[in-house]
Amino acid sequence: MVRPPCCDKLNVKKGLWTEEEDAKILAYVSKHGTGNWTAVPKKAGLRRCGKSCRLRWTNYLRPDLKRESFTPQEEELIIRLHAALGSRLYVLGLFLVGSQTHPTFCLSCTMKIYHTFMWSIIAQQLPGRTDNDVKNYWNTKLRKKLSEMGIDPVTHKPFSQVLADYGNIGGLLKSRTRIGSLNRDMKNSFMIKPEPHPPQPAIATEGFSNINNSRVMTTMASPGIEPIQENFFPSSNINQHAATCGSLDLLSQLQAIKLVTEASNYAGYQIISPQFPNQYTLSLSSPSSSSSTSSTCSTTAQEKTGLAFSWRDFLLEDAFLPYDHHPQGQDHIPEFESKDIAPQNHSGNETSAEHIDDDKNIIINNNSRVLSGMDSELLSYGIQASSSTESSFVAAMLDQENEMFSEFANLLEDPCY
DNA sequence: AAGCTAGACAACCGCGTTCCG
DNA sequence: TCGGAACGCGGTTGTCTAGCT
Repeated sequence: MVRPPCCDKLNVKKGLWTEEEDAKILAYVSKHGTGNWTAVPKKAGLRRCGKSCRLRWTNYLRPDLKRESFTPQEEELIIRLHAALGSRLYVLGLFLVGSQTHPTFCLSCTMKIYHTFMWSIIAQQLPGRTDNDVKNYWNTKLRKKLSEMGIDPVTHKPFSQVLADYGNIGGLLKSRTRIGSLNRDMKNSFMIKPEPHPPQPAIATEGFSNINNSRVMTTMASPGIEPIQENFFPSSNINQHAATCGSLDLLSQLQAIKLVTEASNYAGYQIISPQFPNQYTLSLSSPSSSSSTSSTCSTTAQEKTGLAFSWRDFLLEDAFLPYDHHPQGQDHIPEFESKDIAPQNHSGNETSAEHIDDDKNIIINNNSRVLSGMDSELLSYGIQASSSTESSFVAAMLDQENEMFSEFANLLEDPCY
């Protein structure tokens, strides 16, 4: 890798920052503002790489950062969003991949797109927290905590269920996939807590006799643990990928990103179990949803745990339920208009800094990776913040998933590789 | 008291994307 | 259109500290 010019100097200092260095950064930023970080070391009189200066400012010196510990509410939000981004969005990705109407995305494209945004999306929902904060907190605390609860932090399913999944997968998986990573968490769990896992909701093991390819694939490729994932989804530039894949233009990428971000908001509205529709409904405290922040977390759960939520909340049962476990009459497939997904322009010429989707009045800034107006977008894709629609959305995705895996062999032989 | 270990978190690294001349 | 520079991200490593033996 070629180092940036500001980092070329041999005498660039590394390691922990001193108060004196911090003061120089603060003085510089207060005078000149942020930006052009490569020039900062020279102008501020620092022997640091500009990249390090930016990182120091972003992760530590910014005045709006919180220094105190994560609150239980923040913890809850992180887990919920991680669950949403890590599992539900995967299902959404499968919807895109599996869509017969919009064969725009290969599996790797979809995975890469949303995996790229996970920590930053979560951090955006936590004022005063950086993605680095959230990531560290997840890796050091929450991940272990979930494991100790007998919950796989990758799939947010009970380990018993994950193990059963793999047992049923049998010889289907010829790739190394994610099993090694999952085992790491399971091993931690079992070593720390050899006694039986706490009782799981009945739903946790329901429907297991009905393992199908979709479940196999879902488990295999859930995001969250990366090194193994790389085996399955080789790191590659999306554009390069698209060049060989021949199916992912810029607009489609943006639309996929948009969908992913919308879905994170969607998850904020509704992360519920159809099994306990009242017990597990929770509205998150995102600014856009503040008008409807009535938490309907189970009072039963609160009585038991003394917290405003239950760990059982973080099991993502419904996303993996067999299709026929969803309530009847909720099998409506979201109406993804072809114009929303299908490539509009295969020339790849859309290089403007902002893409304005006139149909949706949404501005996608392709530099900052910030997407706005998501909440209002939910309805436009048929993703509605109502429990009934939520279930139908998942059901629809699963339906598409099943369709896709009827062509499972084709997916495994992804032409992108 | 010394050595070891695990946890917390700061910082670095490599890579992908975008900007801009 | 191209290539270098800049930026931003997630993953990983390094450092410090508290607790334990």
